[in-house]
Amino acid sequence: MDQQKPKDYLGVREIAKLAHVSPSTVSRVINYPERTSDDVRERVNRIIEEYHYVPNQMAKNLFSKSSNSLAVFINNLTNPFYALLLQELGQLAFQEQYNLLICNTQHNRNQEQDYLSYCQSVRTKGIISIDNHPTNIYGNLHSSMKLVSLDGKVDSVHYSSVTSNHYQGINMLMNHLVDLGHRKIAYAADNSNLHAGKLRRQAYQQLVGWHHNLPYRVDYVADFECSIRAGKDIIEYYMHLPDPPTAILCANDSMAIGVLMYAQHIGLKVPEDLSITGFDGLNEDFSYPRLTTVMQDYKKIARLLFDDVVDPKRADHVHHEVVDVSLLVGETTGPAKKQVYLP
Amino acid sequence: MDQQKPKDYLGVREIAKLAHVSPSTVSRVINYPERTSDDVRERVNRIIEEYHYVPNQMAKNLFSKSSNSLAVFINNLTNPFYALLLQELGQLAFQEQYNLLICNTQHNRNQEQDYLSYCQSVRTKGIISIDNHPTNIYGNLHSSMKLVSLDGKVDSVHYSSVTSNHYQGINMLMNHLVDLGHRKIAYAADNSNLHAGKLRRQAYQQLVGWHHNLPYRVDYVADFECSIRAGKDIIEYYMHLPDPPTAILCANDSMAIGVLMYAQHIGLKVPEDLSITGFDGLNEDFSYPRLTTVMQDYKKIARLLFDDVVDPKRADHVHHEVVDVSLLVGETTGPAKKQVYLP
DNA sequence: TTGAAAGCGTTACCAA
DNA sequence: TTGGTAACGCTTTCAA
Repeated sequence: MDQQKPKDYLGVREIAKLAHVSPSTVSRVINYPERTSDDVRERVNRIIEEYHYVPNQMAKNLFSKSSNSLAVFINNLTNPFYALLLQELGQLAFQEQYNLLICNTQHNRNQEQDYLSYCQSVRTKGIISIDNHPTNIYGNLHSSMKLVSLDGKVDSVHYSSVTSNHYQGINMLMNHLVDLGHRKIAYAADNSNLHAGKLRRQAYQQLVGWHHNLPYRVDYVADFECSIRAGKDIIEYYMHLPDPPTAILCANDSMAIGVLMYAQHIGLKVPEDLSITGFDGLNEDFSYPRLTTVMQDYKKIARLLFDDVVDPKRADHVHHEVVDVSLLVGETTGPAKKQVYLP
Repeated sequence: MDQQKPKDYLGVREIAKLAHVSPSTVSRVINYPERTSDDVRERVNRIIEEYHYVPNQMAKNLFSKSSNSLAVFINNLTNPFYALLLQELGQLAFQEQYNLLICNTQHNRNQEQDYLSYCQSVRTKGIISIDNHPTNIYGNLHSSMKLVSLDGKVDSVHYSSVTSNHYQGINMLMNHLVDLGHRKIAYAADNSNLHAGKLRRQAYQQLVGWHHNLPYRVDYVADFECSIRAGKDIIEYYMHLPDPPTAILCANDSMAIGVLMYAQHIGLKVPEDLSITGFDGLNEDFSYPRLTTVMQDYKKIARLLFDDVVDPKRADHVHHEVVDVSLLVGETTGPAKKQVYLP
């Protein structure tokens, strides 16, 4: 009936006609208002308001040869630490008028390749690759496109990297536990293929015998699902060892929460019977009792990643930054009082 | 020294010249290869490969008058349910070749307005507004731009909505608890201003006296922080009431996990001493012991939101969909055996 | 099957 | 201070 087909958007030309000026004047009113006379500016602005004129960004992009965008390649949005980081990156991008493309690769190479093509086709300024080894598919990027990796390889001459000091974090946790009298410290690794996880596990393995002179036990390192539910498996595995640990370092906060929950569920007192630590330090109000964990400086990490891509002072050279972490002593670690055995 | 300034990207014209054909032929090889002769197609493709030519999407966008994009307005990426939903929307967008703009508004009206302008300037197909009442700033959207709200108002004639059946979910939980013999069922509401939370609270209030004929108690509904740590406050509040509940409905899974953790921490047995339920049903492996909760059908929700914006069959009319939820009986609910009092 | 030319909406240059 | 014109890189129509 009265179905009016969606009218086209107005363009500078229409606005110009309505305001009785030329298109270039409309453009000038928008972009350089100080170079226009008061009455022309006022007239044009009134028309713009009245007709809700919104300049076409696609035309601007074409002209400027840039979509002013950054891409974040991320495997999994549901990892809480990365979600927080992404949020922070979004804020930086917003503040500096960049468009942030979220490329959720889901560990799928084809999808990654497709996203990459898209990024190239819109002349993205750069790619922030989160916990994802840039592989050969990144080989033919245009020279103007920067690449920076979080928690990935740190030795490339082709792209920059930012890495939390996982080694320092594990060391802080171990010092803390050793100071509390612990000698039997196990490490619950996560089996999801995250590189950050591998770095933490390596750190544990290097530190245990070498720095802290603790007995090295093969059975004190094992892989588990990266989830809260893994807590059961972790407790059952470690606490049924012939010589169970008095403390368990978990690869991340989720696993630590799981361990904490299951420990309490079966009647273990934390920290009296067992000390538990996490890694990530998402925010203060994450668990009860408060987890002893390592805080990653996500604001600094986001800033470095962002600048490595867009700040010309940084983006021109390849950097490999390591970001300090800090220990957050909570209520899940305490003196190693006694040895606890499960039946 | 040998600092070569970043060369420009190649265009159709350069490729055309290198392949000794015209620009239109290059375009045709890419978009309608069947309308080209074998040798021309082969020649052009070889050059494209060799020089890593990537067509400029910005020019395509300008020509097609569309950036083929959708926007998601979301308050907070760290809410795990919304993160999951966002991931699902990302997959749909990817599959159907849409570009998903993530507009993380952080409850900031100015930021929301800025994002909105951007969306208009790229002629976004539509906006998916997550738990966020579209306000008057959405008043002047171009008629071709769709708007759909998740868990927002459901009575607008201007935009569509999708809502989980929160009422049904709360009802299922209450039926389950009443069947187990519970009569004293409290509700821990969340004080973050989420509309989904308000709907759940309303449902509880309507159901308690009316449908289940339970004693109505003002002190059985209270607001708490939407976090795991709130568990302590929730337990301390409810379990110190003169007549404590035997079951606590929590507004979402995070709060329920917190209640579970704190209950176990102070020695309450779950579910023997206290039954606990959540809401969201993020995924199976979220807690130990497994939480009794309500699963929202995030895949269906994502599909509806997506189609309301892009599928012409749906997008042409305003829809208000309510999506069924399902009860997930876990291990945190059990018979109401005895009354527990805290000292 | 191929090529020439116009046009998408904007901005920038230069002339008035 | 203002307006005409060309250009951004692509696709598409139309003519060859």
